Amino acid sequence: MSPYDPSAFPPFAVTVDLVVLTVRRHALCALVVKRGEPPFQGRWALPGGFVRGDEDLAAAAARELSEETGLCAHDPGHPGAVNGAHLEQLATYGDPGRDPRMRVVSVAHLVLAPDLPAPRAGGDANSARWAPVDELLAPAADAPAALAFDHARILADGVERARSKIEYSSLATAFCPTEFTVGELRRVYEAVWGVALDPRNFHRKVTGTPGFLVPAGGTTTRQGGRPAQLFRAGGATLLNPPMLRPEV
Amino acid sequence: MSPYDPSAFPPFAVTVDLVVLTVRRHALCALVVKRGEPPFQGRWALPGGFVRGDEDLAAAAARELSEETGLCAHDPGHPGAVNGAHLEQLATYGDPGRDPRMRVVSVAHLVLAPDLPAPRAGGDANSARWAPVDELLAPAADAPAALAFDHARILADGVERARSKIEYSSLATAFCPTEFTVGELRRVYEAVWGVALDPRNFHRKVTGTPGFLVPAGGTTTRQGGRPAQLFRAGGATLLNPPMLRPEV
DNA sequence: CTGTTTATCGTCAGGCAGACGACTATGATC
DNA sequence: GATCATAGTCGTCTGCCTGACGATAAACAG
Repeated sequence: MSPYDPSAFPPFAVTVDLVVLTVRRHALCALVVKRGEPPFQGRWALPGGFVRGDEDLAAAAARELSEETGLCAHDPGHPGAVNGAHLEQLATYGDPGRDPRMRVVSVAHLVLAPDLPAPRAGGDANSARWAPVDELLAPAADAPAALAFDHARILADGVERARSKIEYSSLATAFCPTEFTVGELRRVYEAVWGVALDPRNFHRKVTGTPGFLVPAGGTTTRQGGRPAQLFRAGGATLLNPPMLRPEV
Repeated sequence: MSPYDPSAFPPFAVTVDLVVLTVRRHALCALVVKRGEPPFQGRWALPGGFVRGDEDLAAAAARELSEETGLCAHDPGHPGAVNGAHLEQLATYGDPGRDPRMRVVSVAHLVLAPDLPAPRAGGDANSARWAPVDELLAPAADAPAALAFDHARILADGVERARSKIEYSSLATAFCPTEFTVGELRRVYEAVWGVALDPRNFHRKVTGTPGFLVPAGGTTTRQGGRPAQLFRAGGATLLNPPMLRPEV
């Protein structure tokens, strides 16, 4: 099959790793699985796995996500799937030696999902859990053992991508269920950015940005207090003007 | 060496492809090389090549860049190199069948370079040239044969990345020589965005953004007209507030 | 009924961007 | 040398957006 001279290039293993983020109890959390085999046995790691021989990278990421969480990924490029999380390619990590066993190039993907029931452990993982990213990325010290491989760096890149992307896109709604209130959306921004936002200015801003939110017709009192209007994500994907992240 | 079961994963070839952009004669141009061998023999393609067995992805991209252009890439993560172009990872393309010969995963990189002398053909390329991206991406029709493989898509992604990134970062200076005028920087924005900008408002904006530009001390009359003050890129990498791309 | 919580509407001042006038300093042309 | 064309630089003005609040509304807990 291969007119290439096989000796002309070295063989690589290609994997996908997933940075799956959600907002739970006012904190940004990432999905991590406990490794069941060496290296890094017993340590937490990002979910992931090998890309199959006939499989697209995005398809491999969606498959791994489904195996780990049951989530149906929703690639913006293929707007077929509904009720799913947002999935996009993040970056590729191919440092020689990032896996002590052999040369592995990992294509990391970023998934933004609404709050889910407890994750189910799947595949080759002993167990899985949602962990606050602040803990996972805490500067060593008393931190509960850093992530395996270079996954701390991958997670940090994914978190940074999410933080910047909710500024100028409507992606924050990917953290919310289908119908949500302005307050719930504000708590997403607060959790992802780690800041407090003025509820009045936030309300004015998001309801005034065309295409960001469309009224869903009902109200809810999930959070206590005065009932809030329910919204759905509007068609707009890019916000103009963008949301402004407060300084420092 | 490999505790992995070799049959547990399929072997991949990993390459880097380069989207090298520059601004020439008021037009955004990309570096393309003519393929000397099948498939797509004689067609234009993005420069690139195999990643070596002991080589980091960014190092492979920098090596290919150097081989094709003699440029010294300047990865922001490794601010050692001077006088070099900006290099960053763009995205990874791994569709099965994107290369008819075998399974190839290509990690595309984006390079922003100042206007250069004619490129030198290197390595396995018969010739190389700067081509306006508008021509390369023109919707088929009378276009001079689209790029090989999925390189049109990669190029489009790279152009889009560049267009959005000069909004909120100081990356536009990577298209300029070490010392440049406000007018030259404005022409970069105009070429990349394909719009006309008001010289007065642009001047006020860039000179008023702290850390964007630092005076270099001289003046020049390269462009005719009144001599213009020379500037150097300031230390700032993120622009706050960002440059605003005009609507439509 | 009162206090607490959350949602929503208004007001006001400061800052920034777009539109554009005016002036300056070169080279080119007559 | 006068005039013109070209490019750069400084100002002004107006409208919009944002941040910092005050105020009111609608639920629940005691």
